[in-house]
This record gives sequence, C-alpha cells and structure tokens, in this order.
Amino acid sequence: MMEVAGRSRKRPRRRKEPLDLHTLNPRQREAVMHDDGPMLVLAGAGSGKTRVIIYRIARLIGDGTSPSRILGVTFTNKAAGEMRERLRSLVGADGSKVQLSTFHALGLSILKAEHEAAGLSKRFCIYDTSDQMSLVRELMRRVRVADRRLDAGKILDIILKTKRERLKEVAIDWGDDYELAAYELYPRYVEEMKAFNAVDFDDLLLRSMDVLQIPEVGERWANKFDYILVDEYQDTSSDQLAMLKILAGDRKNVCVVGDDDQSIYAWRGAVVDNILRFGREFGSAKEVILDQNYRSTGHILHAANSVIQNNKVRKDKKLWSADGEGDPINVVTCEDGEEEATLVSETIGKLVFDGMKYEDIAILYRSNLQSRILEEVLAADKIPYSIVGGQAFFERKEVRDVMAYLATINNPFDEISLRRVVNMPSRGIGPTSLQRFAAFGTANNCGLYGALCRASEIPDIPKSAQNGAAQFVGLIKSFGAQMEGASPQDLQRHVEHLIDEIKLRDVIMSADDSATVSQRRIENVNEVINAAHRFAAMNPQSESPLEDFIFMSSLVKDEEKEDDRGKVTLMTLHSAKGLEYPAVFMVGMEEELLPHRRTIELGGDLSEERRLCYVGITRAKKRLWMTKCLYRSNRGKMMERGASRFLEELPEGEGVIRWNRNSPPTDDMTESKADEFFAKMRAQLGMDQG
DNA sequence: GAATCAGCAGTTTTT
DNA sequence: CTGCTGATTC
Repeated sequence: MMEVAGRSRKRPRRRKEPLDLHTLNPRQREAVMHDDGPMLVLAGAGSGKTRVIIYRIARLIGDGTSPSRILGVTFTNKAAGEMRERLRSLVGADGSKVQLSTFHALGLSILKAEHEAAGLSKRFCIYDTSDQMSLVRELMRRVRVADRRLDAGKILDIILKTKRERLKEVAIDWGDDYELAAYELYPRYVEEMKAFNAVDFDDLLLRSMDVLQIPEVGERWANKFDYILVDEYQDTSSDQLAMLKILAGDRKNVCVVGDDDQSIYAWRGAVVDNILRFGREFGSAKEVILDQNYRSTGHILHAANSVIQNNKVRKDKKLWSADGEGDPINVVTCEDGEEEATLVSETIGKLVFDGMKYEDIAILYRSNLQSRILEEVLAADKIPYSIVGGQAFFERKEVRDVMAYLATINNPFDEISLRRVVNMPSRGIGPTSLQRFAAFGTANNCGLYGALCRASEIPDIPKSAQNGAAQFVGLIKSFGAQMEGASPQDLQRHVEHLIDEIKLRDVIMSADDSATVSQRRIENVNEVINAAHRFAAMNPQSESPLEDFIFMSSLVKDEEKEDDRGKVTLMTLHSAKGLEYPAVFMVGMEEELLPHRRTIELGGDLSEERRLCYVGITRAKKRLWMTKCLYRSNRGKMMERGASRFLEELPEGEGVIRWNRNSPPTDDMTESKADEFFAKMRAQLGMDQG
C-alpha cells in the first residue's frame, strides 16, 4: 500500500502508551476484547473511538494475528497517517505492518494488481474532479448538444450519478437541458475515459468491485485480511459497503466504528442507513455503544444532546461526562455580521488575556463565505488566525501544470493532461491547430498524441505548429525513456530537470501577477520537487515511482501544513469533524445559514443540518459561544435574519445564557481586566497609526 | 495568443 | 460584493 507523502512529521515523539486495558472503560474494553464476528461500535463524539480502534488492533496483534493481515480503513489519508503513528507508538515496528488505507487507495491497489482483469492497460491514470470537468467541457464543445452556457458541473453530476447506479443511459426524469445534455454526453464520457486510459474516483470503487466479482479474484482478496476495522463508518457509501462485504469474506471479522449523529456527508453519497442496518448486512452483529464523553463539560453535552434528540431516525444514545458541568454556553445576538465578528474578536482577546492560547480557539461557520468578514476584523485586531480548507497543494495551478506534464509522460493518451501542457510554454500550437490535430487523431484512430507524433503528415498545420509538436513529442519521449526503469531516488532529479526544461519558472515570472504571487508560485513548484523527494524516501521499494507519485498526488489532499501554533483556527463545520478545541465559536446561527437555505428550500429533511450543528457543539471542550445576527448583508443588500431553529432546541435553564451584544451579562468573566487590556491595546494601535 | 469585459451565479467537499 | 467563465478585441 502506498505511503502518504506528508510533510516531514516532526511532532514530538508520543509517549509510549502501555497496552493497559484498565485505562479503558468497560464498554471500550468490551469492544477491544470482542473476538470474532461482526461488531458495530456506536461511538459518540469524544468517546475515544480512535483509541478503541488502536487498542483493538494492538490486542489482535498481541493475540497472534499477523499485522499484515489486519486492514484498517479510514476516510482520509490524514486519519490513516495519524492512526499509523499512534499504532507505532503503541506496538512498535509491528504497527507499521498493519494495512492502513482509505477505501479509494484500496480500490487503487486492487485495480493496479488486477488491471488486466479490469480491462485497463498498465499505465492508467486517475481523473479528479477538475479533470472530469475539463473532459465534460471538451465534450460540450465537441458535441454541440446544448451550446448554451450550461454548467459543466451539473452535467457531470448527472453523468456520475448514472455511472454510480450502473445504468446504461441517463434517465430522463425532467427532460431539462441538463438531463438531455448528460444523456448525450454520457456514452462519450465513458468512451473517452477508456480511450484516455483514465479512471475517476468512483471507478476506483466501482471497477475494483467489478474485478472482485470474478470468483478467483474475489476469493484472493477475501482471503487477504483476517480482521477489518473501519473508522467513520457513518460516512460509507453503498459501494464502500459492498466492497467491505467482499473483503470480509465469510469470516465477517469486521469491526466498524462510527456515529450516526455525525453523518454529514449524505450529499456526497454517504448512506447513514449503513450504520442503522449494519446488523442486517452482516448477520447478527455485536453492538457496543460508547457514550461516555471525555472531551466536553456537562453544559456543552446537554446542549448537544438536546439538539440532536430532535432527529427522528437515529440510534438512541446520550453523551454524558464524569466531569463537572463547566461553564454555561453563550447564545449571543448581534446587530450585523461586522458586530458579530467584533464580538468574537473581542472575546478572543479576553480569553487570551485570561491565559488561553490562540491555538485553543476555533471559529466555525456553515459556509466559506462567512470567513471573510471574520478575517477582516481579526486582522484589524491583530489576532493571528489561519483558515482551514484553502486550495489543496496538488490543486494549485502551477502544481497541476507540473503534475500534468508528469501524467503525460506516464500516459500520453491522457488527453486532458496532454491538452493542458501541449502549449505550455508556448509552442505555437493554438486552438485552431489543436483542433486539427485532434481531428486527425480521431480520423486515424491514433488519439491526439498520435497526431502530434505525425505532425508533418497533417495538412493545414502551420510550420510553426509542426515544429512545436515535434519539439513537444521529443520532450515527452525523452522523459518517458528516462523514467523507464528509474528508481525512486531518480524521481526528484527528473522532476527538477523537467521543470528546467519547460522553463516553468520563467513562464511564471513573466505572467501577469504581482511579485509576491509569482514568488509563491515558484515556491509551490519547488515544493513539488520536495514532494518527489519525500515520496522517494517513503516509498523506496516502488517499482514505477513516476506512476505511484502521480497516484499519490491524486489521492492525497495534502494541505499545506503551515504552523498553526499561536493561531486561531477558522473553518467550516464540515472541516471541524474529528477536531476539538477548548473554546469554540459557532457564528451565523441563523435560519438560511445553519439550516442552509438550499436545504430548507429542498423541503423537508433538515436532519443533516442538525447533525452539523451537533458536530459543531461537540467540538468544544470547555467554552462555547453561538452567535447570530438580526441583520446581515447578503449580496450587497442588508437582510433581516431569523434565529436558527436549532437555537430553540437548546435546553432551557442555567446551562445556556442568552444575551444581546449591546447588554452583555454583568458577571462577565474578567471585565475590569479586559477593559484594562483593551485600553492598552487601543493605546498601542494609536501609536501604530501615529 | 494575451488582455479586457460583460454576465452570472453564489453550501458543505474526506477521495 | 465577489470570482469565475466565455466572448470579444487587439
């Protein structure tokens, strides 16, 4: 299984946790000690579920199971990495032999191993969403089904949905332009993906499922693992469940851990039902409920319980804590968004004055739009912050450019990557020439790359474009030959050479943008070289390093891990899942923001929005503020706002104090000290200005 | 082949 | 109010 190329993880070595079962509560111990057969662990927020998984794996190894026959499945590479580390600190070297993977990486492993059976040639590539979009856009241009400005994303959605449901053609339910366009483009999408030797994210699951249907292949994989553990099971899709069933074989030694109340990705195909009917899928399953919370204080948990209880379909459980009630939670009404941001900023100032660290504080919101005003005010108040969920490293334009070159070198039939780089830097191959090349490729069944190879045979192509094509093909071929049989250690050198060869840094420097932006881009390009180096260091055994490096880049959303210490964290409620902070602000607790307008309009099921609220509340360890505005400027216009219905669902009584920003409660924590603090701050600001 | 402009849409996003 | 896309222009 492929290693994740994370930033060099220099975090302090974790203290070695002894495998002492007495540190577990009875329920946790039950889950850890459970013998064979399926088990569902319903783990409420903050109930120590990761610990249970780690300890269970350690216990299995301790009882003689070979580590390499244990499979742990997570949803993110980050989670897999963290689990690997904790495991290593618990059981030592054996821990690294455990197979830890995401469903998608697992699918990729299967497709790589069984590519012949899957009908893929050895060098296939993975298309991510933006590659898929490019393909759909290209198809829209080519087939003028509806040359009006249709949103390629919507068409893609329909195509992908059809593909996931394994339908032969797009169902026409509404007969609108999107459906008709998708209907027209669907077969072409499939055809082109095949011609390009490309698979998309869904294919990693769907096509590996196809392969596993072949009896001897399925059997081989079903016998690979003795025990399977799945984290965040509430987020599994029906395909993932199906895959799990095959891998589990008849032994059904499957342990899934999840929380139906934290299922917030149904819109992305997660099936909450998977958790509610796990027993039916796997036969009589043991069920363990972890509801003792080790994270938050009482009032916060009461609030969370109180809100989530309003969801009708759920596994009944109630979080409780052995610790005290703690501070009440604050529900604050503000005038408008700016005042809300100011309130948050000032309160953070007080918290820090009282000794809290910036990194202990998080601001959560429903939609990324909300971050802007917060940023402005925090910056003005000189409060350091960092935002989670910016553009992922491998999605940045200049990084994609490099990766597209590598993808083309690896698989020249990958036309999306090919088109991206063929005229970068400029080689005199404009849209018209490209069009002619493409037409020739189609007519002679040799693809765009084949056409570029035979540039001189094609009429109506200007000499300059012919030369450009020859030069380009020469470059691709030369690197292709170099990469052939290259060792992982060679990879970095080749990538460096490539970047020089295509004069990427010059291209960036001569582009429009400001010096700082260009500088950043060049740093990103350099970072690709570093990433190649890290990849080589982590995968010294890779037989096709180029290919594996590209795969890694498609599967790993490697956020730039800037140093978040000393900074307040801003992020969406979705990104906050799995994290915890001593102090949390949930801003924009308003109708049409927290139950989001789109969800309200779609009529009916607000349970996922409620879960989102629940996730937000349960991130807080000690202090929680929920803020709302009476007015908010929407798109240029001030709009009156209503309080989120979820605020009504909070408990009554001393655990929740509701107040208005204009009349804060008198017993405010350290008001006099805070005044002193702000006086000092104002003086400082005054000095800065003068 | 690059630059500028008008028009439009505007949740969430682990892979 | 923004940010992106496609079309138009030089």
